[in-house]
Amino acid sequence: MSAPERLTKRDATRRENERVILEAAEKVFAEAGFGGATMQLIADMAGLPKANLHYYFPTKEELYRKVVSRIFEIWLRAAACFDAAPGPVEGIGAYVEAKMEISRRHPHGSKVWASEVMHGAPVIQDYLETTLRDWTAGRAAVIRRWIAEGKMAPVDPHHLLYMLWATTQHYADFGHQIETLNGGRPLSDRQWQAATASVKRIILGGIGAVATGTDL
Amino acid sequence: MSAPERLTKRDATRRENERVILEAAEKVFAEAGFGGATMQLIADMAGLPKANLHYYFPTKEELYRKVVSRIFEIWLRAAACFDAAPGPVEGIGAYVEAKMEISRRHPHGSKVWASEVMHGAPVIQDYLETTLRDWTAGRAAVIRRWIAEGKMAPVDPHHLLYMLWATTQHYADFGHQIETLNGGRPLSDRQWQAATASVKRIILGGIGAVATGTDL
DNA sequence: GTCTATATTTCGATAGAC
DNA sequence: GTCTATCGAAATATAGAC
Repeated sequence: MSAPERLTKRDATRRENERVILEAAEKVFAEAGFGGATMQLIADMAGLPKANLHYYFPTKEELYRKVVSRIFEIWLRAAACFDAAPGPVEGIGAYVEAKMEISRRHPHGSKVWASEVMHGAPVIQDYLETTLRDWTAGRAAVIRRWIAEGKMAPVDPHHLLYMLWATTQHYADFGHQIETLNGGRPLSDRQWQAATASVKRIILGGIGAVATGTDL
Repeated sequence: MSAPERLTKRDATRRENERVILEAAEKVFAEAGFGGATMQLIADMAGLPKANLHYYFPTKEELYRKVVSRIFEIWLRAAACFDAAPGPVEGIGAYVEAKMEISRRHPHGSKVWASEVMHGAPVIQDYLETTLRDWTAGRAAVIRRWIAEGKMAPVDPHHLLYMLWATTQHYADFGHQIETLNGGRPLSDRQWQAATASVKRIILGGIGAVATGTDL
């Protein structure tokens, strides 16, 4: 009887420790970069001895890879709304809203991803060449269909996707710069709404998106 | 007679060495981040012994600061076209073209800047609070004037500027991702032109820019 | 599973001959 | 000005007691 209980308890401890470590690692990797981050810093932020990190994640690289893949999963899930939508106003509009919300809730993860890609994606190159490439091709097909149906202007799907990624992630990756230009204060709820509305308005207007049922 | 000559020659050597070191440093800092970059790597790429780097740039931080400020100066110069323009079609159009050209010619510098800002701008915070803040306020005033003159839709100037920075710099900072999605090949001349045209078209269209004399 | 102490490597920086 | 050799600090990772 005690065996399964102890196993369960052990598993719960493991999961909780892994969660705490991953959260601390995400923050430290985002603030210092992979090279600037130290296991000691992450351990301190997680409130654990440094040796315990190596117990759960044998190397710094493995811990890092786990952090990078988490934000990627979150972004992929945010694209569900894209496919089900009847047209660009709903699909791209919802996608912008989802990505802006993620930039607000997970700024650290976004920065870690950006840093990883900027350094040539040494750890997640396989993701780029498989999952991301397939995902992009699928979304480009949807955009081409909308164009063919006359629901938006004939823009290059890839450049439109890059613009969507760039504008939404900018609010996370360059959050410090934006905060500085905002008088040193983080964007308020209203300002986040205004940012989201601006991005939606300019992009949807720029691609000549035509509402299918309701308006913008 | 020999004194001024030797001084001139010495100065020329110094300038050339500084140039070689800065170029190597820009590349290494972009590819590895500040923490991941090592003086040894930079020295190897510059073809000089490590000790010589410390002769020209006493510390790693000073060398890094010089690299970051260089891309900043380049971006500031690119904005000259913005002010002289009669309206958004010419001004913002020329600005996008200039920024895209810089993303193509100086991808390393753009990445170093992005990395610096993502890590909280520990080295160039003073630039953000003085030069960049003033520059942004000035450009926002121009945009508000164009709006008042009915030359474009009433969009938030700051969010428009963020979008301009995000989209243009994305082609440098996320160049590796774009290249991967392009079948592993760098963008061709034609593709860079298409990217620039896409960005111009969507943004100018999205803000309802009205041509003043010539058309788009 | 946890934590202290430490082995091993590597980096930034410098001394000192040339 | 240049370069070899090296110091001292700090990092990753592990050994081993508990």
